[in-house]
Amino acid sequence: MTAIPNPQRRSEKSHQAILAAALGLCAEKGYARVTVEAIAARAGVSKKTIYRWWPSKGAVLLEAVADAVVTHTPFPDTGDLATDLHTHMSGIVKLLSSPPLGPAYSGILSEMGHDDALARAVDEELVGPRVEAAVGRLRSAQRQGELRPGADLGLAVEMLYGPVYYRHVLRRPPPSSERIASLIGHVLRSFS
Amino acid sequence: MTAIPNPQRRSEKSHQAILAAALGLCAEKGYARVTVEAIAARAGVSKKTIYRWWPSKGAVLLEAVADAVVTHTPFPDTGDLATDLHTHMSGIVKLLSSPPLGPAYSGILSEMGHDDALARAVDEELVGPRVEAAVGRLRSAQRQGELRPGADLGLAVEMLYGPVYYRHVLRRPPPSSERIASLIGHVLRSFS
Amino acid sequence: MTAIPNPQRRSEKSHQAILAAALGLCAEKGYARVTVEAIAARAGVSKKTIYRWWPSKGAVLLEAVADAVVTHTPFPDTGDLATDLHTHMSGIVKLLSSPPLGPAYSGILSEMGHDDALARAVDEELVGPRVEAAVGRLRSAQRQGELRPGADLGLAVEMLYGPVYYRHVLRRPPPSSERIASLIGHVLRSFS
Amino acid sequence: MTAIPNPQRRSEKSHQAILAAALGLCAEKGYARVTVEAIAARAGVSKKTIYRWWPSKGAVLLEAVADAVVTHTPFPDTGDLATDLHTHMSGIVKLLSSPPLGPAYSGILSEMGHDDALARAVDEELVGPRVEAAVGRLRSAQRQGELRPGADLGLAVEMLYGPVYYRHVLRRPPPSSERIASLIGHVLRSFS
DNA sequence: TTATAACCGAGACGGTACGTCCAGTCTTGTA
DNA sequence: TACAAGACTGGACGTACCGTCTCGGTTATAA
Repeated sequence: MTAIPNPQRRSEKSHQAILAAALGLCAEKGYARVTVEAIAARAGVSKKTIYRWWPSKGAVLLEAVADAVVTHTPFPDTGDLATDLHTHMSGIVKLLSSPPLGPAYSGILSEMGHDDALARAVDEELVGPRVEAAVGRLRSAQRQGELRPGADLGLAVEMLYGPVYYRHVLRRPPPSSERIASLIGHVLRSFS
Repeated sequence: MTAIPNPQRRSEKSHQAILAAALGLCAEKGYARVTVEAIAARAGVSKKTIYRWWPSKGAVLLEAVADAVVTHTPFPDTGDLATDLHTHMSGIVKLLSSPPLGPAYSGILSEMGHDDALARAVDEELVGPRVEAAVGRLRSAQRQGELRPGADLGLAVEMLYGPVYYRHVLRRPPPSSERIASLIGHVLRSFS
Repeated sequence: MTAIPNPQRRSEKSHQAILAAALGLCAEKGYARVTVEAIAARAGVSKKTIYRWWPSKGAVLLEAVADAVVTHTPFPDTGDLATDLHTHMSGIVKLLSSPPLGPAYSGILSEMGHDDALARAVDEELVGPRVEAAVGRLRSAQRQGELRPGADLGLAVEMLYGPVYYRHVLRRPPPSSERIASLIGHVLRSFS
Repeated sequence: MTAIPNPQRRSEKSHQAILAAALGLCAEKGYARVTVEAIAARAGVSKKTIYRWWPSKGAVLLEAVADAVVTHTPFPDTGDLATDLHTHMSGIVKLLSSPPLGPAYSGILSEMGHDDALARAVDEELVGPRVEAAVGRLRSAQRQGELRPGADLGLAVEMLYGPVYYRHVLRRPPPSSERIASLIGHVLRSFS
């Protein structure tokens, strides 16, 4: 039986120090060379304290990254769909390609491959909500006749995000603003 | 001074045993739990021999996977572009979702995130050629008027591959045959 | 910066298990074939734990042997110098020629040749005190007129121990009780 | 069946290069850090060639050292026993304490502890003859009445050599010329 | 206002794997 | 067939982290 710690008594100071240390190490040495040992040392914290609150180093970085991701990938609704999509996707691209959040997020994506719990967490806390927001934005455009009724909006979202992640996992240069615009143009055309 | 071993004197028996052991272990335990130590033990080979010929476990699996990838993702030219694309992309999807090659390839993609040499090797030996083949196929279609002149075929390829890799890295279920067909339909429509 | 571990938190169970395993292996396989790896395995201990508390396998065996050496080479003062010396030297000879302590001690002597720290430790913890005890015993005899005033007692001790170590390093049979007695006789005669 | 190589076809050039390389490495890095690998590399010789002609690195160094030892520890017979002994023993002390032969000889002595064949070889080729020469010299002195008839000359030799080896194995400073003289004085007194 | 339970730092522990080194054997091609 | 060159299996090295587990010491509710 794993005793569940009481979150109310959690030391907020340690909490923040751990997140900061994790992000800092990730920026300096790259995700793969971040270790729980090093995070603990830099944060002036016991390893036990890390393991008490997170299941893995990926989870630590996920929390460290999560808020930043949300604030960096806003999804406005200005009424102009193409512009809104461009704003959002540019945020994603920028996030994926700039330290310290970029490498951290990359590492998390990698770790999902052999950590189911992490994969689930990412899906629930990060990707899912973003996808739903995107689908929502497309649906509102659909209602206004900008997109064909009956169009598979989930597929549309994947066609938008897909090429970005594709370039990312294959370590190709991130798409330029123009390329993003062109991508959006093609997708919207094929769905309208 | 890194002494370069003489490839002519390489033991082909050990070579093959290592590749087989690596693939086998990957299928059984998953990429993350494959270790150089275990590969050496199963192949009846000394660790030194592995380190002599490959820089990392990822490189071993890359070689083990490379040929199979090529044979599993053929790119036919039957004259029917949509069908040819479907054949090719189904191959990719199947590869990514079936052992032993699937997990191995997944692991390699992950490892690219923190191993530049591996990333380069994958690009040169696996992805690059496949992308070029795809672009070539699209170009021939373009010449025959199936695709708009001046269309950015590189973007088209990314729009095809992108959603597949997207689902893969986010660990969503691989796209069904119908979804692949739908995706191809949208892309071709937007480029014609 | 070599972090110094806290001796208070040392696991006495592991400590003893390591010493026992080291002595056992030494008796079974001979000093040269004792490895840190094997000690760790037999003691059910991690290698790190050994390296945390000892700098080398020689140091482990030194500790394992040290107490035993002291108890096996007593230096009585019965009033009869020749007898006391015989008691003491017989102990040394017996120690050097009987497992498990004999081979262990031999190995340590060998290793001193290429391990300065070990050499120092042996001198301080084992040989030095024994030599001083011997010198002390001789001095008390000197005071009682058994040995010539002004005699170089250090040389006397070396003349006693020397032939024993000589036979040992050259792997000659250990001196018999009679030979020891004869040796003592000669030395005492030359110093009285 | 281990094919016995034909000594007539042996390459004298390689033979000498190996001995020279072995001694050189021993002087530079110390016995313990000499490896067959390094000897082969420096001598421009294949490891196989070394293993063909010698059973161990100790044997190589033994051969490299043997001649030198004989020439450095002459045993003259000038008629003055004490002087002759002093000449001989000073040679031994000097040999044990000066590179490159000193460390090499030390190493060989160490290795005897876990290499029976080497121990036998040292005894037969190096120590035995020297001891016999010493006994011979003492016997001639005995005949001339300098030593007591019936004295155990073997013991006498051990009492001379012993303290020297004692200091050596315990890594104490080598005895000074005066100390050697004093030692010889005591031994001769006790045997006359 | 204690006391008592928790979290906390520190870090030792059993382990697994790392990447390196060398031993000693085996193979290939040259002289 | 002796040799140089060097690839091979095997095994130990000493290190780095893993995740678990005490230890005292400090807090912060609940008696």
